[in-house]
Amino acid sequence: MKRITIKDLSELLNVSTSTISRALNDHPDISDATKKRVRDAAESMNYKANLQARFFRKKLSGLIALVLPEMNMFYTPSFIDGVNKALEDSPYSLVIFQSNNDVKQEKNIVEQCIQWAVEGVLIALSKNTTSVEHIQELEFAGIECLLFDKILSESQLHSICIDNVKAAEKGVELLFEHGHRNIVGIFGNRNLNITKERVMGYENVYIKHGLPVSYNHVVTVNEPEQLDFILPFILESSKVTGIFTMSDELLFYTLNNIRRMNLRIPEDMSLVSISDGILPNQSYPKITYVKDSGEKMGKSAMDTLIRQLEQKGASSKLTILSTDLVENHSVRSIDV
Amino acid sequence: MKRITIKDLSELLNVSTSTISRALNDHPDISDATKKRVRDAAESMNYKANLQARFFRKKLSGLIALVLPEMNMFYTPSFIDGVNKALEDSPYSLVIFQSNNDVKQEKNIVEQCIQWAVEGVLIALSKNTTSVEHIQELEFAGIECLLFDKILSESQLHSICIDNVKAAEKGVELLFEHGHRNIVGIFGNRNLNITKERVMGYENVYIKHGLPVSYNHVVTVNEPEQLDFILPFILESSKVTGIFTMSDELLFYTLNNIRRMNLRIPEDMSLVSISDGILPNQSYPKITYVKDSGEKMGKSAMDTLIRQLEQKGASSKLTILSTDLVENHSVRSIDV
DNA sequence: ATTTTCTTTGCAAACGATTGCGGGAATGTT
DNA sequence: AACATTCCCGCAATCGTTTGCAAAGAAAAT
Repeated sequence: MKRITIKDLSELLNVSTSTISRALNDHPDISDATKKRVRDAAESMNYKANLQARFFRKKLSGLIALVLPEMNMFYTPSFIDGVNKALEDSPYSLVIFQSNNDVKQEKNIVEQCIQWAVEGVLIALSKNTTSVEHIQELEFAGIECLLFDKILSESQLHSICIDNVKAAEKGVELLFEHGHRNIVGIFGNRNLNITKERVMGYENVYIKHGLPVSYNHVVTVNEPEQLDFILPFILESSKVTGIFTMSDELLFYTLNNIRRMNLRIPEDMSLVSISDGILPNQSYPKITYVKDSGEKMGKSAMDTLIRQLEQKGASSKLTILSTDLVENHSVRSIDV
Repeated sequence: MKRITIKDLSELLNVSTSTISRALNDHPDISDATKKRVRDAAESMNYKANLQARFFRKKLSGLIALVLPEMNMFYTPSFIDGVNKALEDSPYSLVIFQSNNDVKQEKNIVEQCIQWAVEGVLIALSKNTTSVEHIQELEFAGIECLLFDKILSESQLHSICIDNVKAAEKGVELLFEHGHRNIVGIFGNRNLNITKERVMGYENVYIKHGLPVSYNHVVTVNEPEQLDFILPFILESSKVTGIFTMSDELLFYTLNNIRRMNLRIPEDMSLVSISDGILPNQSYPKITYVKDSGEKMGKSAMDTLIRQLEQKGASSKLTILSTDLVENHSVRSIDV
């Protein structure tokens, strides 16, 4: 019931608490003989160090916070998986907060992070966050921050993301190579950097080929459910031969609408998406996609944050992850 | 840079640290006048309480651990969502650990929980966990535990789960009512309680109707990928008219196999699943399912754990959540 | 034999907050 | 005017661990 402390051990062995502490930490000042005595006693008494006390004394917390705006079924699980991998043999534990895309909650979380004296914060800003004062407050408190996914590029904060422009380019370019010219791009919330950049990638391909961008082919939705109303109209247009979706969630809704309208992939409609890969590989036929791996992102993000922690802010401000095209069977060739 | 402490405030205002502490905690011993002085000073100096020190002194940690065997795309996000909802206006923060279905890692996590002096642990045991010594070790350390999802019913530990038997019964019974008699049940790892109970539910329906259970209609797989090899044989059998899957993951793989074989739902094959509901509602046609809500489970679990914490273990050992049938369009009626 | 060096250990303060106890001043009661 | 209450506040210990410094004893060097 009562927890064994270093003091209990010291009384048992008739040595000071300092000796116990040093012995357990393998300090060179302590003789091998006493080290063994102490360790054996600790073992037999089932002593467990009190991390609270330890970290408190050391003015550390051993905590890294992960702040997410929401729990997304396609990205979050694999992302956390990656984060955990990076954390595996680190001395840090993971505290998770959820902002529900609410700026007020996000600020409240920042407050908690400061109070907890977390050592680092890995955060995807909420959709509605436009200013980064609260993040700077974190840095002012000596807490290392790293933004991912939803970053604000103008801000001078440490960030990590994939090369969104190139990722979109790769996907749309593939459709182009197969002869498609009427490609609908489906994107998320226009305010997000991630969206802007992927739209830019889409447009780049048209520009590169000297063709005009049809702006009614660029679809942006705030909520993916909106696709259930918009897509039927798009899919009815016989001109459109290919669709590019910028995320798994949008791909999910798009796929279901395609099925609802009894269209075949790729005969009636070609499809390419930026995706983690699970959904594309489990669909029939398998969907061609540009791999934006949640796990890779999670691992890289946590790895760089830990590196930041070890060499206080010495790392580069912006880390960009590359993506690869995974060709499956959702794109057909058409004559130009 | 340097953090403001209660001592800084006490020097600034020429009062003792005890007064500062009491003033900030609205202790009745302190006059309104000094309370105001202290609060104003704290505000202007941007003082933030050090939770580490506070909890350490109070012999508490303010931490609740969530231990998951893996990150599942269908269940985990909504579950964590629910957990966060329950945590929202509680004084606890959430620490997340992942056991990767490895007993050794699970024990290691338990160790960490003890060292951190977390106040409660919400845990889904790993697939390979058969003994609960390590959980008892937690309880012995005075930490409240609550098992969910993958529970061990024989153990005398606090647990929460849905009524698995009834949930399966509801699903299979619906197929029966619509005239189906050759129903294949698709289940997960046989060692898990959750599987055993759902299989039992499946069998109960046959028994109730005085029919024998065909054991080649009860399919159990350890990894859902195995379905890609097994399902083609099952789906070719013209006798089978209905499928019952016990989880979203299995439904996912089943759906894709049905599509691969160009079978129509429900004309060629009727389908019912236990599910959170996202996948069934986004498929075409919408799949009929027994709602096992991850969010509801997460919220209920964390709510009861917090209740346990407040009235030290006074709650009932086993909490069982009910489920509802959601009828969509994946079951056709056939003549008996 | 004296000094120096090295090895091994203990003393006590510190980290930041909380809290039981005691006491001085102000107020109230006869 | 003497006493009892009440109101505010400070002293000092405490939580469990780490760590700078001192020190005692043994070994080595002179």
